[in-house]
Amino acid sequence: MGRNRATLADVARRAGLSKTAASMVLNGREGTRLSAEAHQRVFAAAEELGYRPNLAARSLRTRKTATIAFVSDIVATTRFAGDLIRGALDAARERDHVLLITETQGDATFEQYAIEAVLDRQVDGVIYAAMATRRLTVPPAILGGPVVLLNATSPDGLPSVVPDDEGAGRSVATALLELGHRDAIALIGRNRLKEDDPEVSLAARARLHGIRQTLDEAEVGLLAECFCTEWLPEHGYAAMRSLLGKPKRPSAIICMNDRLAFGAYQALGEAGLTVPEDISVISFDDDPIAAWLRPSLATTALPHEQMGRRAVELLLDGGAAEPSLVPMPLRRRRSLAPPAG
Amino acid sequence: MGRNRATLADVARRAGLSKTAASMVLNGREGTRLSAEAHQRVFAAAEELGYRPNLAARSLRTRKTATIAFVSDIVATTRFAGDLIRGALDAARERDHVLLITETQGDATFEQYAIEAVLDRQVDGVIYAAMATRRLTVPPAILGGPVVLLNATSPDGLPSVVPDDEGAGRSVATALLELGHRDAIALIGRNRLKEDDPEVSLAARARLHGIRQTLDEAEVGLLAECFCTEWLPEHGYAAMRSLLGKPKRPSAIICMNDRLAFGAYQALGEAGLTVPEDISVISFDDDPIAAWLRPSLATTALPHEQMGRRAVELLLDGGAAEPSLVPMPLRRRRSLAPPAG
DNA sequence: AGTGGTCGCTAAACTGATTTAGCAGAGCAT
DNA sequence: ATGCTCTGCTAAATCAGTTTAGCGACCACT
Repeated sequence: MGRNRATLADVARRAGLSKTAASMVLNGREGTRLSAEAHQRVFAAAEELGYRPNLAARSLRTRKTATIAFVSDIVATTRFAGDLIRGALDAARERDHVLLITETQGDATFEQYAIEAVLDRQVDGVIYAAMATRRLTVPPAILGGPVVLLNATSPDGLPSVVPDDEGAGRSVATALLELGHRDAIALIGRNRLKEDDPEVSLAARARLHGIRQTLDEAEVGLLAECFCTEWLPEHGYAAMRSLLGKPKRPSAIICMNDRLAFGAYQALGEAGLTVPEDISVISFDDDPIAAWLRPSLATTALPHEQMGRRAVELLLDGGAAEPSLVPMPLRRRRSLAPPAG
Repeated sequence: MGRNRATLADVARRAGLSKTAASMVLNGREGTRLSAEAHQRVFAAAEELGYRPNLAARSLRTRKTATIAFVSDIVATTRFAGDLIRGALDAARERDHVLLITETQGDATFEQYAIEAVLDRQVDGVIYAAMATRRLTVPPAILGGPVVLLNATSPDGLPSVVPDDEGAGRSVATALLELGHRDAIALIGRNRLKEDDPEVSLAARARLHGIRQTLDEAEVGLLAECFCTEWLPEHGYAAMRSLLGKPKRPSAIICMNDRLAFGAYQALGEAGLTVPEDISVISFDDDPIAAWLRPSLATTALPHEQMGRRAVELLLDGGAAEPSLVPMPLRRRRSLAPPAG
């Protein structure tokens, strides 16, 4: 790769100056007393040779690589990973940095390997990302330098970036209250494991808390709460069917994520009910399917791109120690209407 | 990052030997005449100090970084990018390599920047990936070293990895023929732009060709072909409605991708028709929604993980010059049945 | 005439590895 | 005693940059 690249020595020679002079000019060092003419000659020589510094050589001396590691547990499983990475990539580019990406697959051996691999390459910092918002303990090896947790928090109080799931819970509940829904709101997606173990999920608890708090303030109670072992369409489908089997039909459904909502839609369709005329549906995540559903699904968006961006900013520009909460915007779509009758 | 790392000099000192000796021992060089005892001492010292070589320093000398660049047009837009990356990551790890990921967003300036950024970091090779299978011309800057095109081909005959869309077309058509569908198969998702411009898509043409070829061999013609300006659910929905408005109802539908199929499902549901009893549906991509639909959707899977893996293998291990076609496995699911009546 | 300061620039050290060239000592033959 | 080979190891060069320390020329001032 890059076989015949011109070196700084080549530039200096062509400019008739020393490497020192060339280096200083190209780095725009202040306080040097090199003549305007020397500047010209160096710039011209660099231009003519298409000179680009060898960053491996530079970083050997400066101990900076302009490279940051993005270590995540799982890259592919969820389609959100892409957005996280894209945001980070964007912010990194703006700061002339580049991302070294590795995946641990939740496996301790791989994690060890991944971390050594990036540290060996002298990265300037590490973004340690989780694909589901959760609490975790970071491997001690990366504590030797700057670290930012992305979509995760840690007991060590490291800088971290997480979505504001509680705020999203409030938005969702508020949206329904504003439409006039009161005593016939049902919730799909309760899950003890997710709610009680912060190492599994922080989102479930926060969303639930936001919803409850808002409803409580309005003195409204939930009509029903369905527990689901997972947050997949089939569970939403089953939950919705069980709700429809009960005497009082809900006027609105809150689903803990869009996949559950997708399943709920399927059950509603089979039952011959129309969204939103018969039942409103609202949920969380803003998965692409939310916009594809008929009618389109109102939801609160996980701001993954924002988060990835924020993580890089925190890492390189420094910033607040307390977890950085990124708001989850409400996407008002066609699945919402005032209660029937 | 990594402030107090032991250097080779530290190891040598502790072992009471020269840097040369330490280097040779640690690299397992053959033909050196260092004593068994010297080996022991070096290994012990390295172990005790937790020595890890500084790869920036090493690559300055060896011109190898054990790092490969993954340059893609768009990382986030499609959820397939993750799988491509994951496969590449996996294969890279097996070869002790690491991935530097950049995104061009289809913008020439960004692309220029991305390529310079990775070349400056002396990567050993470049994987140039496109998110939609298509033909493209690679920027000349990266031709100085090993390159593999991923999900793309180029006129220059560079090594490349693409899915076998034509084979997928044959699988899809064969699956329907085997079930007994003959003269009532309709196709949703014809698109001149995608079919005729290889720089937009190679998949559309290849899929269509595979389908036609198989049907022709069985002397079966398509009942109808619907053109769609895009391959999104809403277009599948519209196409399906138009098909249902015609006198002869199809017994099976082939959709050019799963999102179209999703839209088709919605139209079928509204029309009170059941899949697969009334109409079978089969498609391409194996998007996650395919498994979530009710009934689950038969489709041919884009083998993105395999492809990412293959690209790394081709880059590092060398291999065939002609495009490497990765098979698209057929996922037989509930949306298929023999024609009614 | 000597001293001090500024200007414009460079030699050489340094970063941490790999690699080439070669040295000291032992053993053996002549 | 000399020359030769083999063994076991090391000094120094090298990669391509950055950085420190300082040199010679010129000018001004006493």
